[in-house]
Amino acid sequence: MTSYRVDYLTDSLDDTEPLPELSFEDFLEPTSDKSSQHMEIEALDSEEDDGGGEDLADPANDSLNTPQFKKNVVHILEDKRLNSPGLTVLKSHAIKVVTAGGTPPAKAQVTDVKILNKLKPIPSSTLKIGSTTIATKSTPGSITKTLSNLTQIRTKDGQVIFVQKSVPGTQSSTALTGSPSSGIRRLVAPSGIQKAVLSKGVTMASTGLVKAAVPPKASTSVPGTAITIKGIQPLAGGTAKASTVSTPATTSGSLAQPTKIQVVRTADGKIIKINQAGPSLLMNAKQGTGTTVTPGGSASTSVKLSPSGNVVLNKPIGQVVVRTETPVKTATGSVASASATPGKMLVQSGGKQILVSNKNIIKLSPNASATSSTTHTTGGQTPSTSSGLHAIQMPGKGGVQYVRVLNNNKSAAGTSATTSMPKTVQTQKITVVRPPVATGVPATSSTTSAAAAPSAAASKANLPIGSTNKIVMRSMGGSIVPLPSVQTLVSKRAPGAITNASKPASAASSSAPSGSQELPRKHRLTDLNMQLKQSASASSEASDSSDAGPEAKKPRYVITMQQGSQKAASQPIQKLINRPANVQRVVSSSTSPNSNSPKKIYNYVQTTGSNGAKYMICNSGVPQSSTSAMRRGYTGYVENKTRRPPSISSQQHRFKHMGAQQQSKHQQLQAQAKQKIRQQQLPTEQSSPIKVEPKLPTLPPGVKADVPAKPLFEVLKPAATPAAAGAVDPLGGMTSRRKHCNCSKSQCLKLYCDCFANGEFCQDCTCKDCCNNLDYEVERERAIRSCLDRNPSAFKPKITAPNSGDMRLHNKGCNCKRSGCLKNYCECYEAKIPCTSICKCVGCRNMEDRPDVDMDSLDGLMGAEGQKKDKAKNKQSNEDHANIYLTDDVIQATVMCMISRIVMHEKQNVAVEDMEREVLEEMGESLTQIIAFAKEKHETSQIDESKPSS
DNA sequence: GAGTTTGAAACT
DNA sequence: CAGTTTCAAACTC
Repeated sequence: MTSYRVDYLTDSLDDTEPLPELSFEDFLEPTSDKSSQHMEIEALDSEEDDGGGEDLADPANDSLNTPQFKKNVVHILEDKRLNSPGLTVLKSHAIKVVTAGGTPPAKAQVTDVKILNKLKPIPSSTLKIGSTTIATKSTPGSITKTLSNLTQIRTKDGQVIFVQKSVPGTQSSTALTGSPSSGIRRLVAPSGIQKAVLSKGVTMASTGLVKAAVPPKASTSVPGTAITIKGIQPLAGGTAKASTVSTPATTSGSLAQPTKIQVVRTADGKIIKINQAGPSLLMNAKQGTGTTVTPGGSASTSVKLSPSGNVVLNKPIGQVVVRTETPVKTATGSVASASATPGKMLVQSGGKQILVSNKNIIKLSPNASATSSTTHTTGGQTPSTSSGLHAIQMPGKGGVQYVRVLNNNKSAAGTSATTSMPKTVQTQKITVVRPPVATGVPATSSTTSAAAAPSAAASKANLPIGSTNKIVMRSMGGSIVPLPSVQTLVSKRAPGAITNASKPASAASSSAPSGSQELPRKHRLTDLNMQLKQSASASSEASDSSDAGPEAKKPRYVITMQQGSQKAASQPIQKLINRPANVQRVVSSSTSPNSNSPKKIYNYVQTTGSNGAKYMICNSGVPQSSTSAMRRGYTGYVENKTRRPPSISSQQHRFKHMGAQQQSKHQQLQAQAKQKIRQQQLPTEQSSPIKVEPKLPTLPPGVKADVPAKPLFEVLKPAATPAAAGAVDPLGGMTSRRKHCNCSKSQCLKLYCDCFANGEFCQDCTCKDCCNNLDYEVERERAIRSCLDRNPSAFKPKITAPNSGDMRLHNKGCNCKRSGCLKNYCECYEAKIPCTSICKCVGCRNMEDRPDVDMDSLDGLMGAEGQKKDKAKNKQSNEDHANIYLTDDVIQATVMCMISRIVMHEKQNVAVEDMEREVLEEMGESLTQIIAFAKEKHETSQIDESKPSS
């Protein structure tokens, strides 16, 4: 045990450890071969028996073919990071149980039982579900495959349980509990469980029992304790079986009644409330300080589970804060256990889990309204109360980030718009906050078990954010979802483009004439300059929309700091927010005049992997502007590498919370530290936008006026350092989501659908018969597979940069015949990249150097000369131009100038805002000079290569 | 807002 | 792989 514990702790602390690379497919495919992390136990796999012919080998098939549920698989998901040598420690276990009367659950309610406790698989590998025994493969006898997709397990009682790998359907909540006493943890399943999906640490033993070993709690529990799942009852009959177990159980106070929520004390001493009736619910049973669920009242630390299985905050406004290593506090009243082990958080989607990171605190705020973005969901994925939860990361005030948990309505068909009301009510926000200090202050929670105490220190917060079969975010080791820095991109695109359905008028404002398409493209530098000017002149939220002009149509994005306007607002949360490297939070908002327009926020899970595919877990919000280009590839899938615009990451938050002086110092340090990096990157970035998207700001353009709050260097910061952000900082790639789709015949399951093509779920779209949502997970997966079959790269970015500094290129090239590649019909044009020799277009006019096509303002200035160069040369010329003028020296000088200002103002105790403004002005001036110089140079000698100095 | 144009995706 | 059809966005009026 000791060793285990040590390892565990160590592991948890190791943030730097690289996260597994995941690809879009990975998300889709729960069982990825690549990851040793995922252990698949196919004990139940009837297919083999059947000779189903399903290729087990192909992990992909697994998930993608979920419709058929061909495999009944028990997945043991290991957290590699947590694994301690020698021992297999399972950080979490998830079991989905669906009760059925013996009929396959097409619509069966799925109960998700998730055991977040670390469990150590029992050698015996037996699981016991109630009286029902699930035998491993070895004991086929007990398992009967009734359906192709399900494994049927017959209980002693004669009940039949279907076990399947993942459940499309839905969820009903179940409870977990651990009983310390015997060292056995028991899971109480709600009645009516039909299916059981074991995701972690659960082994099926021939013994007929499903057992999972309970990891040794820090000190107390015995390692190997088995987990018993009880209460599975055959049918829907549903009597909820409360039976459970646990020990000392504490009371479930308030909840108890109708909903049948039980409180169980885990071996760790944690108390968990279980709501049996509700949809899936995640519960963390980690060791750590025991958290208690107290009935509403007392302290804050309790989490209440709603009947629906959702976490419900009693008070509309209250917040639940989960701190690592500390108990969770809930304003409202109930709570889930907050114990925590240092761990990572998993983001689970469709059976896939991604390890996100740890050590964060989560704050839950019931207040749905806070973020405008998500509320509007309609259609497909509307979050609904009944179904699972789905987390959306949202911008918070004062830099606080929120993860909003939305209910997914399963019951309501995908399209069914759930009632809006429930949404708001149920939607929860989770704010991830960095834990104040390791010392866990057990906030309110009355710790239940003494035993837990010992481990308390070690324990970290767990976060049960929500579960669904869809997307589940949960903290593994007690950490929560690390939210990467908050970066907000604002689309500067003309309103016209932006709005949803209608925004006619607005369009007019900025947008150029319809012909605007052919207007010169705006480039980053240009944008930057403009922005800088704006910011200089007016610090506040100048709406970018103003710049509409010719560029109106072109989507542009500005990075805004969350603090932005909000800076004034106090920031309740003082700590840093860390996001896992692979999870990005993207907030996009249109800069359109409508400042009101809600921002969209996305959680990206971006793989660091080779393909760079990213998966957008959720997006919500309001109609956003985005061009098809985005959907056509960049937005959806962008490679990390290329997408690393100056990421604003967690550091931003730090700044926010830092004192002014500290900030400035920090800025200096940061600037200096990264100066070189930037020197290298800046030029290249400018010349060659990130493949992600033109829409993405590569530069600080972000300096949106309204967001003075953000430190300049933060903005400028090239890319998060690997350490901080993980290998890749996805943020850069953030893009705003494209406009909502309007598919009518494809059910949003074909690449015609931008949402689908981007790996996003439709939300707030106006599509018809949409299946691109969690309610049609099966269909969706099937469609995805189909697309991948046709084109393995279907979900990969269409536009990429061969090399980090290279200009983006369209991988396939366009095939335009009549548009001259000067309309947005052309993917190249839309992506604001010149056509290349790869393209098969006819009559192409999308040449890089064309004045009217200017790809980059700087380039335009310098590149006026060449009208139409060979396409093949475009790229090179671009780079050359940028490199000629934006040399390291120039950049360095610019940076130094900015630093000088900082230093100067710092000495003068100038307000941070003012200082930032000054710095921005400095940068603007510098850029202006650079451009002027470049222009002059160009005029005098087109070939001049001398390095300009600012 | 309806109708047309366009080119990618899907299909044959 | 080429040709055709389908589809949804972009565009026009």
